[in-house]
Amino acid sequence: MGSKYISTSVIRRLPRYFRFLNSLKQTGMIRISSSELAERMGISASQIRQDLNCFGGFGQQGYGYNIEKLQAEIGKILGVDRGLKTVLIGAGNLGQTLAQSIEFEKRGFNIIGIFDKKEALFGEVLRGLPIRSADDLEDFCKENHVDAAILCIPFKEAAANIDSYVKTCGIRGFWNFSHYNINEKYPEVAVENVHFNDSLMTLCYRVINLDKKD
Amino acid sequence: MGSKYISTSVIRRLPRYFRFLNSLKQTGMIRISSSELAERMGISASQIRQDLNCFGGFGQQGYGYNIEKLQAEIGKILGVDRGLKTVLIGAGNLGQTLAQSIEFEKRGFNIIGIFDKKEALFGEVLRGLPIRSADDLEDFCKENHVDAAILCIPFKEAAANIDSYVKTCGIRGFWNFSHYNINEKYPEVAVENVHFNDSLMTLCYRVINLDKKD
DNA sequence: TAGATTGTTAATCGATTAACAATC
DNA sequence: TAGATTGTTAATCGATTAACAATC
Repeated sequence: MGSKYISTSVIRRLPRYFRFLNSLKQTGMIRISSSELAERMGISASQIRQDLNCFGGFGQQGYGYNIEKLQAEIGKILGVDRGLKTVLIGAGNLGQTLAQSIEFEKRGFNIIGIFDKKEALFGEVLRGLPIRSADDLEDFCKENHVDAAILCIPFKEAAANIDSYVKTCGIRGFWNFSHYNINEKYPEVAVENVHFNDSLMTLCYRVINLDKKD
Repeated sequence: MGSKYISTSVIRRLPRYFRFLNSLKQTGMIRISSSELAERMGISASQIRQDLNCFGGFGQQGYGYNIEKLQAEIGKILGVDRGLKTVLIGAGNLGQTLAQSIEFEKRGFNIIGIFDKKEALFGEVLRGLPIRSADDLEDFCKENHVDAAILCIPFKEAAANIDSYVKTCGIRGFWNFSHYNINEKYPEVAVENVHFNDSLMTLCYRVINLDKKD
């Protein structure tokens, strides 16, 4: 099953469909056509049908798509109920904020351990979990199968520990806030980089070039 | 000046060039060829030369590019020293974390005001600035020209106040963490959306489909 | 059945890569 | 001058859009 290669462009649109379908569902709507969904999302109906047909025929000719069913299908494709076993590495400002404000369970992740190297934090409870010493991470990963990590540590920390994370801990997915380029050394793991700085600079460019928009 | 339209793909790569050139500069290197930079960044030399030539000829045949000069040029294009006057709207968990951990001045932004609607926060100092009442935002924007806003508020708050931000306050750029789709109603302003959930779901998909990577 | 809308193939558009003449 | 590498044009590739036959 599921052997066809799907382009990054398509995959990146899936969460957006998921989000729109969710809000439509909440309004009580039952069905929607690709053209109406396209209208609402500001994209083309062709694109929607092409995207969905990468994964199968979820619609019905003459009718459209059942909103609830379609959302469920996309959720299944994305794996939102997989509960991937995940550790948070780095419980500083950002790590704490993410731990507290994101509904990981609804996005396919299950946080099972939180680690930091700062002694003062050990034992503090976040999201119902105690902050542990980063020194215990390898042991923890040997005892618990860990799928993914949220990396809220500085560049240098990431660079120094990536071998341990990938090779010793066996972690295969990284939500990476560290700016360290993990895929350069380990192209085989899944990495989702979040570059706040890049995002900000892009915004700056756009603001100062608003005149040439569209 | 600067009238040519530049595609989003190109713009999004500029901060990355900026970042790489910065680290090269710090190693003491003086010059680099497009092919060596390409090698290091994992992209093609053609792409680098194409991208740079959207903005002008920054290199020299037979020599390559001067690292410091090129970085300065890209910084100028991105506007990293523009110091856009910016307000932070929403000083909860996320807002506070961003305020404390991001070097806005180095990315073209200058935070001049912080606002929240939660009374308990008023007067608290963040980044050397007092948290003010969201009720005072409009007045503040009339007294101070404000270019951009960092929106760390919930969807509903954003939906309820966007008219004020754009029309009354005259804000033209948004670093948007609210999930509210600003461009749908105001296509004329610059928006950089940060969707943590989408990013997470993409990662989940990738982890569970690692077998079909590459 | 007639109308609507999908699934899918073909056409277009844009972005990336390759090639090479210009030139330092 | 010869060698290297850019700037830029042409070729390729992939993604988006358009079209339409299939079918509910």
